[in-house]
Amino acid sequence: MYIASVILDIPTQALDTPYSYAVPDDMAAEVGCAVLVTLGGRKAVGYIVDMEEATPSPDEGTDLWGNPLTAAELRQVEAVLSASFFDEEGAACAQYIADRYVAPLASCVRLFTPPGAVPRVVRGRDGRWRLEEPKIGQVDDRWVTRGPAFDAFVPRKNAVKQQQVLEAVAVGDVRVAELAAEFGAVGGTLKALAAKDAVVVERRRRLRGMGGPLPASPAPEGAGSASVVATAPAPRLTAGQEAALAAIEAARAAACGRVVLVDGVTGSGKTEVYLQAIARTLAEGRNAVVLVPEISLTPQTVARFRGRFGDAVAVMHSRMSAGERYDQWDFIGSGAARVVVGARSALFTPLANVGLIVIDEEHEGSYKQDSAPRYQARDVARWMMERTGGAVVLGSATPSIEALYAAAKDPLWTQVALPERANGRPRPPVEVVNMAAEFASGARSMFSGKLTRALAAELSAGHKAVLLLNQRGFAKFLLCRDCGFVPECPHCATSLTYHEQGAKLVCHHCGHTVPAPPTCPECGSPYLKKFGAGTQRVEADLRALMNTMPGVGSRVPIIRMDADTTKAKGAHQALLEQFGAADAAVLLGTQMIAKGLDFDDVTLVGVINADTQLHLPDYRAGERTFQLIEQVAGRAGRASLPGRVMVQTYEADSPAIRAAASYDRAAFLRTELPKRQMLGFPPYVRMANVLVWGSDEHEVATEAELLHAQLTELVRNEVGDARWTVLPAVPCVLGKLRNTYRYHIVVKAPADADISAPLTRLFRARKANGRVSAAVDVDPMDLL
DNA sequence: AGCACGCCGACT
DNA sequence: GTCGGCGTGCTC
Repeated sequence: MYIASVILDIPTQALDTPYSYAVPDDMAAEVGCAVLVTLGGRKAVGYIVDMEEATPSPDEGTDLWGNPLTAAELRQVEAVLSASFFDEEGAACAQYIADRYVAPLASCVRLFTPPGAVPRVVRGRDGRWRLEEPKIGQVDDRWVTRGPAFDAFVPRKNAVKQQQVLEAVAVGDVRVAELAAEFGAVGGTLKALAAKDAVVVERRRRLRGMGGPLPASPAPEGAGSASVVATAPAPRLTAGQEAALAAIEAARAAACGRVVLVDGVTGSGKTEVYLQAIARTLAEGRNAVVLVPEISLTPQTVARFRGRFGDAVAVMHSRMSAGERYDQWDFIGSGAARVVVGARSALFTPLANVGLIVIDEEHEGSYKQDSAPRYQARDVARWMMERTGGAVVLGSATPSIEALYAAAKDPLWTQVALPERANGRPRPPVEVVNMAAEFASGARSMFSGKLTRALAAELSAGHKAVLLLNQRGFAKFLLCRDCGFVPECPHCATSLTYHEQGAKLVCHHCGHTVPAPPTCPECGSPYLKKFGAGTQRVEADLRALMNTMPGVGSRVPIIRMDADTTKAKGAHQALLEQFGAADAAVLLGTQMIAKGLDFDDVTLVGVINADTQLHLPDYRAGERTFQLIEQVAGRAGRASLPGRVMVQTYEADSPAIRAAASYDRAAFLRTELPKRQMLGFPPYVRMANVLVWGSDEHEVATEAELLHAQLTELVRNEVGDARWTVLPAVPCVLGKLRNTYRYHIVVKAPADADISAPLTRLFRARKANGRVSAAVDVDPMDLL
């Protein structure tokens, strides 16, 4: 008899310790299986995280009086609902994430299950508990292949359909559905052909998400198989790339979770380094995971890895359908996949024996999950590689300050630089255009004289330009010049953005839309001015400006790329293709154009207003601005043509902008690091952001005050370290979002402190408040 | 999260 | 005297 430790799939702090159930001897249960159990008077789904043989003196749980329960007294697992999704190591990882990020253990275990594949317990209309079958499952196709008598078989002269089918099968295996689409009903034909052994009809599992059918042969079993076919030869490496690869090899050889930070300028060939490091990992029989930010997970990215590792590459990200993810999950679980490329969730697939985790664009915010469990993929990857004796590679052209700091201080970290672009070209010069001076000299356009002249010169020469603007819509907001009224979102306490298209006011947080009022709703004044420029407005002005340029005119397209024009599926791709195909063109867009796009003939990159990030009330504002300029500058002059970069700003003296313009990261760090140290921000302290939210502002404020008092007492009495601080409970900068009021309390601890354990204790003991929710964000990306 | 057990007000 | 309000507390 075995005893299973089960985590119930009920994400509450109060229920997230394992419960013990007896496993009947004839039941095939193992760690990682979803099971059906009874809890109190109801049924629940849970996941087995541990299995132990029942012993005479078990410590698997205690009864009402504190006595250990024996196997005979335990309730039994009622049914096994799935195959195993994870092993003991996965269970340990879930526990680590729950502890470190003060998250419900059930939500951490769920990371390891493909969404939609696990049955749920629901109560039926008769009030009884019922198991709801998963909506997602495998899909089979019927395939037609040559039979043993294929070559010998000659159809009768008038058997047209048989002839057609045989011709199709002669080319290669085909799906019955395809034949039916082409030739109409083929059921009878196939039956006749199969009866004569001319063809064989068989069911084959469809693997969604592979971008093409898999080979018919069953996937080879186990790691180290010969399934990795190098379909594209590896190019020769530069000296810098060789050095980076050597550092990764050393980290892999140490097999203790070492981290290599590859600090490579845009176009320095980081991906080739990853590819070769992965190839060596695979050659040793170990497997690899590659994480990329959600937005750069394009078909091209995947093609790059498939081109090198063929069908051994699995893909996993949130934009895939549940069915595709389910199939990729099984494909990985079968052992046939050797490399998983995906967004942060790709850490939790059943890929065995991982020896290398590559995290590209390491500084990206999307590696931190913004709902529970709020984990940071970089840190989870490091924990995993420490446990399994692998290595982590972090790549970025603009490493995060945390990574740079760790690389400098932590002996387990190595930093390697790839300062040279692979094409040998210098990075484009960055020119800072002081918009305050432009304004003082009477210019009112959002395009400075310098940027206008540069645009005219490059476009008339048949080159391309990229312009970055951080504000979508037409104008940032409306303001009444008589009474100062600014229309705000009724649900979010932020100003509404004016959209020229349809003359609407739109909330960029919740999507709330109202027609723009013709006059001030407060005082009736007709003088409602549109303040600040969004992408729509800039597009209109730019169009007018370009139409007057000699040699440019209206035939040069402007491609606008923002959240509004990329809403439709595939729109992102279509716009980029349009830009790539044009001779001269301008790509005008928000943030999303700053990374990843590679066009050889872009010779001018302009940042319309570099200040928008700088004034965000967040401690990372300077770092973000510096990174944005460095990233966007990398888009210019990648091929034979030299590039140039123009940054328009009202704060030409800001250290972040000056340092970025001279590519001088050291200078930026010299001003930024002392500031962080003095004000008590990472990497000098660790932070936890305790969020409190609910629909009633007064209740939220009261609960936040209560939590603040409890946190203060916790720090004083239980931690007893004067270096810890609990900041007062205050409304968040985004104080109201989607009709929810938000308060927060920031807790700061020394950089080496375990900030989670005391918070976990408090949150486990805290009794749930039905109307006000609270959650902890450990190592938050921002404090908004 | 759900459901029991439990201790005080209005009903047959 | 019973039915039932939903306030704490437990669930392997």
